[in-house]
Amino acid sequence: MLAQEAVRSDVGGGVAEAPRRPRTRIQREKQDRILDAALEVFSTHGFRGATIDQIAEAAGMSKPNLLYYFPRKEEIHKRLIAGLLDMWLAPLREMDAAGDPIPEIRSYIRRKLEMARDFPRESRLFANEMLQGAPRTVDMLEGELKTLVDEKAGVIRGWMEQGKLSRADPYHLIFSIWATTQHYADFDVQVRAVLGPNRNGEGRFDDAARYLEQLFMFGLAPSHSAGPNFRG
Amino acid sequence: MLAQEAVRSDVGGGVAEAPRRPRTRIQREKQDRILDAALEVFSTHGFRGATIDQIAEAAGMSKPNLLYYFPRKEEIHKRLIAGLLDMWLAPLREMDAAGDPIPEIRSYIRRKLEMARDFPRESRLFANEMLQGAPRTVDMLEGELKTLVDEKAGVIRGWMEQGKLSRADPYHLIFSIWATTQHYADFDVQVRAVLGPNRNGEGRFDDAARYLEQLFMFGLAPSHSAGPNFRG
DNA sequence: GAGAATTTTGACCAATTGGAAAAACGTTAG
DNA sequence: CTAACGTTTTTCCAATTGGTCAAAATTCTC
Repeated sequence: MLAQEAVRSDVGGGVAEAPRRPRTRIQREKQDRILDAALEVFSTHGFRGATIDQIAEAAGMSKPNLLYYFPRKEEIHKRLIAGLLDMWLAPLREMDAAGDPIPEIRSYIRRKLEMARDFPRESRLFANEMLQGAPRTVDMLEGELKTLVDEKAGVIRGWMEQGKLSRADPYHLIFSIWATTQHYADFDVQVRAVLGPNRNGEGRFDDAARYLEQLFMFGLAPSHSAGPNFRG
Repeated sequence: MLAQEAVRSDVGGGVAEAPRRPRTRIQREKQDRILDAALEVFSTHGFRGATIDQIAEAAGMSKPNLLYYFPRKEEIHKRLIAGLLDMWLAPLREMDAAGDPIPEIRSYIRRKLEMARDFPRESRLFANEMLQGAPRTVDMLEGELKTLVDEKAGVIRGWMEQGKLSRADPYHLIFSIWATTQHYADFDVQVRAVLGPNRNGEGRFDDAARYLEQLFMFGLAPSHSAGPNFRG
């Protein structure tokens, strides 16, 4: 039992200490399998709707065995969210104030859309957490996330003041990029249903990319005098 | 028990028959209270994560009493979804092929954004259902919804062919309107967290409205020659 | 106000859930 | 080999869950 105690605090990550990487090869393997299975289950059922049994089955192990690696359900979820946010914000982090605004934004959109295509479960996990009021995530939102967005919104505003970009609220610009790209992961069923079986290959992401490029480039490019149809 | 039987099939809506409006005043009242409470709970926890006890408590009645009006949990959810889709699609239904494209789309966006502001729970309920793969909704998506969207996409394409609108994929145009507007309901926590306590009044919806108007009007207005920054 | 119909309650149930304990099993260093 | 350690399984538990049922309380109709 001492062994268990020792392992648990190492494996699961103590309450106070940062979650350490697992030591042995087998620990890393199992933990990864659990996290992958949990991502699957949490992302489709949300935290409350997901059961440990489901996760254990998806990971191909027994419930107590799973609980040996993550002593509580919440621990798994926390680890997923923590790992997620990092990768999720990477594209925004890479937006470079020194770069050209239009290509920077264009490539930000493209990368976000690629993430929606390649990591839909991560997107859904995050969406689920937001829908539920982010009970286990508010801190990160108001800390890490807000800090980063504030910074990048400043960058965008700078571009606008230099006349390199049409003037618009930078925060809502970022929101609209999040919304339009993540939509293809979060509302995948709906998108598929509407597009029907014909247009349904992975080609829908290419169509989306083309459309979003047009929307945002014309919506944001400078040098268009206020058109005949826009009364701001 | 005969009485109960009779009431149940009337109140809950039989399997085969369309759900009838409740007869007595008291039935209507209670059912509405239940549906309202259920909307609250389902929209934040999803179907699996919501419990009848929670709903009953939110509705201010005992669980068996609630089950007297809706014999199963799924029945409540079904009713909510069914009622929802109608109101949810109303703005799109009103988009008039005979009208002027730009104002039509502009007012579609405005109305959708108002719905996100005034009915966030409905938006979240729907989002939750989509995230979970729409197990109880696919039929409607592939039926009612697809039909309507196909029709309106046709209308939009018509406008584009008449040169009244910039050429773009009408389906993805509709998706992007859904995504950007519903985002303010579904990701409300995130939006609030990022905007911070200062900019946090209901004014954020006005900002969003202004921003989205600009984005979509410039992104879609005709008559702009392909700008210097867009290589399609 | 009596009688019927409707509504509400309290007690109960079987299944599921998150989790604990400890014994059994493997693995590996000495 | 064997003792120590790490891993897995079996068994178990209390709480929660969706739902039933009959009796009690209330409301409605005449």
